[in-house]
Amino acid sequence: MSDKLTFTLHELVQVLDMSADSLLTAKYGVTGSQFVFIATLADVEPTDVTTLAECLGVSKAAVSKRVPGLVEAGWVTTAHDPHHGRRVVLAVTERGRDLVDRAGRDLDAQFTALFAHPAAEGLDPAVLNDQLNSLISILRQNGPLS
Amino acid sequence: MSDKLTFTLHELVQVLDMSADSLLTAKYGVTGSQFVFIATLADVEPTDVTTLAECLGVSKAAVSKRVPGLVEAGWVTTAHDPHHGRRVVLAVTERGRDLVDRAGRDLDAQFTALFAHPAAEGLDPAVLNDQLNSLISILRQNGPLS
DNA sequence: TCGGACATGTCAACCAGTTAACTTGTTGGC
DNA sequence: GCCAACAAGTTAACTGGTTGACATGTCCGA
Repeated sequence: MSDKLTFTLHELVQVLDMSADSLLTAKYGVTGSQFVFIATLADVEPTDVTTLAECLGVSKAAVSKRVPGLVEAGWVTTAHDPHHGRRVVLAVTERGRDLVDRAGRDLDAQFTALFAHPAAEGLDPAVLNDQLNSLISILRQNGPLS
Repeated sequence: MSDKLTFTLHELVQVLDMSADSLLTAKYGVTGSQFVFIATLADVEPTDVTTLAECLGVSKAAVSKRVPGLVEAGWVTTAHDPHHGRRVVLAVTERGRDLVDRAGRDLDAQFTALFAHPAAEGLDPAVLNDQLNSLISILRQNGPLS
């Protein structure tokens, strides 16, 4: 229960991630970061390593290294682009799409349930989202260093 | 500009961290994570590896591995507890305390300046902090998995 | 058409975290 | 007083991220 907003923000995302991670691990057999990878890919498939890396906000190398494991586990497929020798086309398997669908709904329900709690009285997720987005855009327009 | 609150939260802390990191690197010659380490230690010194690890929310091993580099860089000192052969007592150097003081004030000023921006109209950091702390406590009392 | 610039993916080396196993020191019950 | 249990720190093996160097493929302009 810090009084520093920056600390509170870090703490909240940590608790949020832990809670999502334990739900995903227990009920769906994937880690949180695997789920983010698969769900993000599902949103933009078919695509290549470079584009997915941008969507995930990580480097190409990071994506490149994680792909073999996810293919192995049956969540993702790779293919060669016939029109481009180097391009690797990534897609989600049927099982992966099903995971994203079911687990995504589950997470969403858990999350919106938070705001039904009496202690969240007067808290509107949409309003909060707008406020945080405002802060983000202020920070962004200030440049990396104001 | 996502409409998913969870995504927005992750985005905000990422932008926040980037901005703090570039300020710290440019003006003080430390990375963000080094600053967090030193500032946290400054808050509880003198202490040992185990306690600092708890304060930072990481494992003892993580702290143990980072200490030599910070000692080398002149931010931290180590000593042996005369009353306990294994215990390593960690403290911040004078230069470290000065860093925490000056950079801490700088970061704080930058952060509170955010809320002076016209786009942050009606946004009160204290209120926001309370709201986020409410969400944290709801999540915590729901247990790791509800 | 062909050569340079750019795009794409991978690799190596590194950093910072994890857990599990281990060494070493302290302490308390018998 | 001794031994078992515990506490403290380090190490090794792993994970997943980074940057920089590299090989290879595409494409455009002279």
